[in-house]
Amino acid sequence: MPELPEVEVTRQSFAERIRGARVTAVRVGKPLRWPLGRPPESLVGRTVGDVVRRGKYLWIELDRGGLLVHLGMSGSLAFGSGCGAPGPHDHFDLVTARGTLRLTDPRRFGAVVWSPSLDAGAAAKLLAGLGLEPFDPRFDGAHLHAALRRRRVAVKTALLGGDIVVGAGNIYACEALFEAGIDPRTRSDRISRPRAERLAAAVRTTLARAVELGGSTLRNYRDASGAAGRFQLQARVYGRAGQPCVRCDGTVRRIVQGARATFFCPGCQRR
DNA sequence: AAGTGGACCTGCTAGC
DNA sequence: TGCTAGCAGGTCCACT
Repeated sequence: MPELPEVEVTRQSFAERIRGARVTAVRVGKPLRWPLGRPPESLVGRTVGDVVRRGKYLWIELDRGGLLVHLGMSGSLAFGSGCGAPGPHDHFDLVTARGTLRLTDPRRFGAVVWSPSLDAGAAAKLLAGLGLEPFDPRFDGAHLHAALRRRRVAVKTALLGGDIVVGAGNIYACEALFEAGIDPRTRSDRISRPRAERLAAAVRTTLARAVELGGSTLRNYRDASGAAGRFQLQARVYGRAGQPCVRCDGTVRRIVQGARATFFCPGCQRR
């Protein structure tokens, strides 16, 4: 589920509320994608600081070290005082004096990993190799063009890779390519500079718009206050195979690229 | 080295 | 109604 917008909206929905809270207990459920790791001292008694996002990861800073959280495909966080007994898909609770932060993740592709800092240990290892943030001023048409020129994979696959720019997953990669009018099958190294400019802009505006709309809720995504996203209601191509294109008189098509579904309009997205 | 395909795990839906 | 195959928002790893 969670691409950059869902992770960012989740962050915004609890960062202010949890800041300054003292950890009173930690509960770990079923194993997740990566082991939690063992902090040198218990997390109990530490104070929560800022919550920051890097790509699709959240870093929950504690007064010493912190927790790196990933929501995988089906994860969501909830923060509040009304959390009852953990259900079968609730795999991590950070209990604080102000409420419990709970990770729910049916498929368990998500993770909570302890790290001494964002720039060292487990976190640094997981974040190594991530591309630029889409809202970083350094991510522009020139940067995207230069990076794409070094690849021969389809441009959609290159966007999903996350080593050029982070945050666009399957939904938003499809949507951004539609906005830019680029066929997702186009080889990366055939994307001209002007088209790279358009694509970089489309990635930024698509992700920004999704954040404004609270992300996409396809199945079970909720922010940490329980609110669903609304972007999926305005998706132009994602999940719309067989339906009319919103821009031309063509029909949205579904193909498979790298074992992932791709949605696009052959009429207005060109190679 | 870059590109490709499989693995991880569970739940839901469409189709028979 | 009940079963099954197929599909799902991500990422790592092994292999070519």
